[in-house]
Amino acid sequence: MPAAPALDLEALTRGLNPGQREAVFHDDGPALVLAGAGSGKTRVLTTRIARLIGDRGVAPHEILSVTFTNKAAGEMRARIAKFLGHEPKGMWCGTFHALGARMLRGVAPIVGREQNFTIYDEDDTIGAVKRVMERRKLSPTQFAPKAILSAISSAKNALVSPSEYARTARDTFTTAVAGVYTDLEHALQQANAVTFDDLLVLPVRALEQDEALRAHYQRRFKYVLVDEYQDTNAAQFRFVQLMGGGYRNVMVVGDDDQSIYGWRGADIRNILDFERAFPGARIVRLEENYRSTPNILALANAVIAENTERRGKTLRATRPAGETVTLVETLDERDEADFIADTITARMSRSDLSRRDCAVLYRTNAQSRAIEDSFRRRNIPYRLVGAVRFYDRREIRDIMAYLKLVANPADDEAFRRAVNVPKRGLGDATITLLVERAQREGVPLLTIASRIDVVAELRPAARTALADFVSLVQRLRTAAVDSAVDELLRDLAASIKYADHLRAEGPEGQERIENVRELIAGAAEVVADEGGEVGLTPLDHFLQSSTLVAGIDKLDPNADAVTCMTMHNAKGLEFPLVFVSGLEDGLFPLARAAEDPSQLEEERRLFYVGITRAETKLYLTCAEQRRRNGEMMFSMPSRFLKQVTISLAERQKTARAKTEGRGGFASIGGTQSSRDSDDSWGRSSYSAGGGGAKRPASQYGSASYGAGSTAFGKSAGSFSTPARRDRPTEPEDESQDAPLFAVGEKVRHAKFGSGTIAELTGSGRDLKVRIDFEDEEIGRKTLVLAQAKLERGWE
DNA sequence: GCGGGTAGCGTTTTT
DNA sequence: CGCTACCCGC
Repeated sequence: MPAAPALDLEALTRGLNPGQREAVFHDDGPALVLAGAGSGKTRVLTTRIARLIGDRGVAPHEILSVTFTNKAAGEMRARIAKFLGHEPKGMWCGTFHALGARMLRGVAPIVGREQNFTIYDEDDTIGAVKRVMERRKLSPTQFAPKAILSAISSAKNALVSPSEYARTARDTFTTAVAGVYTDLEHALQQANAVTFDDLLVLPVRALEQDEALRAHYQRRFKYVLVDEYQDTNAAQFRFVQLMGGGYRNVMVVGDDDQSIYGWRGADIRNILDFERAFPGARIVRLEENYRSTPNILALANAVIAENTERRGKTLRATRPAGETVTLVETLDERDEADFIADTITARMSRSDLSRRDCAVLYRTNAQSRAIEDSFRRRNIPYRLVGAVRFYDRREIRDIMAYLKLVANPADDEAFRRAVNVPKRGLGDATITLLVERAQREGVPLLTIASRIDVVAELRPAARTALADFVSLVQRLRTAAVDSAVDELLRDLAASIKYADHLRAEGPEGQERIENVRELIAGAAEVVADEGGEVGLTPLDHFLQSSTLVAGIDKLDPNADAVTCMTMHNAKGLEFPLVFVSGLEDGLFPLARAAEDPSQLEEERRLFYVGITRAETKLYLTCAEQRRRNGEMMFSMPSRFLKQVTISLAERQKTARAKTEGRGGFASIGGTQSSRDSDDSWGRSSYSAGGGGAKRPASQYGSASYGAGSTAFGKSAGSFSTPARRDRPTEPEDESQDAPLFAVGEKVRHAKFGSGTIAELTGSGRDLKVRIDFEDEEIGRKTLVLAQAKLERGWE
């Protein structure tokens, strides 16, 4: 046994509760730590690793630790380094995707790639799917490339191969998917590229196929630890099983109540059935919560108790009682946002609360707009997590396409993107020719673009432009060998006069220039960072990390700003003051999830995640009406609020909700409301002219609006109820003789033929009709009535 | 080949 | 409402 390095184990583990201690001091064999929200699991994981290295003499390179975000990985590494007094050099610590990429760099040939493979993000992959579909003569209108990709992605996450998929394909869609899936794999291999999903799938395949490789890793990793285990999918599970299959010292930490990635293939059974996969596993429960006040926890427990698919546990508070939770009814999204902004301002002025202590959480990214507007009006600094990724901006993608092509000349997606930036006069005709020749010869576009015989067929202008492009890329390739990434970027930007190009776009071009500057500055930092152990070039390393960063990874905890993000992004974080907003049926839970019990449970777990982010004070907010896709919608309070009884949360209404509101929210908490059905909804009429075509009341859930007794549970998703104000109607009186239509009516469209009106939405000039056309090629379409020129009565 | 104009569409959630 | 993906005219 190696000499134990200096580690003050006593100090390190002081104050741990019995459960935490059991997990930290667990030695060999599998273990499942069921760690409730705020139960100190991060401390358990880092302390355990520090103990393994510093006390048990385990070498850092014998440890594999999987985290949910890159940020968490960085923090874990830093904390361990602090405990030990030195870096845990050689320890593998990162997300499944980052670790998969790391491993793949070393074993790429086994799965038909070279070490410098490119990682395609979603947009790149959709591009590749479209290309494959073109070649297969599959119309993108018949099958949405996105839907095809999503089916392929699910298959990959479930470790279903193209041939297995093809075997089970039955209908036209799955048959199409099967074909695209097969071809896509070839296209990816040809481009020396992998998708996000491949970062999990290909390492698994390599480990399964190559016994020596498997033995190598199984011998190497004596200890495997996985955080946020409840969100692992089949491929990730298999990865853990393969990597930890030697010593079986696998410790997974998770909370089934916080499993919120089912839509991404995460399988809650991984945590529910852990003992079956790892017989003899020790189970440790951490139920003591150190984060939130008892008030907040009582609410969290009440909410999650509604779920049936769970192992079951109850968080126990350790903090003294605090403020009550507040449930606030607001008028609309703007009123809600104003309330949040004002509350933050007020609470900051009377306590030492700072902006970074506050978080606004929501279900969908679109909800951030109103919040941002309100914060901006009040000059409250805020930062958004997620939403539009920096690397998804057009100008960044353009530049990155060049870099990708420089790093991997076989990357045809990158070629297509870069070749005409800035505009060089190389359009469809040129590209089509190149693609055709490249396909015939089975070589990359960049290669074909420099072939004299091919180029000779082009117009002289195109010939010169293409030659310029090719020589630029070649020059950059040479430069990349020994220059830093930021230098390379500067060189590139100067060569294509990118700043001039952007400036020519007008005022927003300036912002884009700033973004490119930021990219270059960021690249300079990555250079300083060591490139990993597999001998990646700085460029490869930069490209990889830029593809794998998540919004949350860049969250600067020291910035003095309020944080706004989705509840998915909030996982693992905590804030003294938290707002969970948009608690309306149809939005949270989302309408489409409400139908399916298991999806509804996942939504509820998400609510639970939101609630348990709060340390000291929690506000829940909902709005009576909300603008969605530019259309005002009325809604019912979230069914999740049924469990939020008066004893669990005090009620509040904003001034505007009181004066302008309809009072339909009186029923929160399941209290009966004596209000009679307010028939202004049931009766509201829809027509282009504001005149009175009746629509069947049953077509909408709206009939139940305001009827307090049907406020919860059974009432259909009233979120989809288009709003119709009954008081002072907007002066949208278009032509009085605009045709009036009703749902169910048969109509005829000049181009699409005849069909049946399935739905009417909007009002006035925004009135839209959704029509099921008889021609199946056309199917269901939404048209703006004012423009559609429909004729009625075609039986 | 390019750029303006617009019809159509979309909102879950993300590595 | 805001974005994109096409269509069309130049």
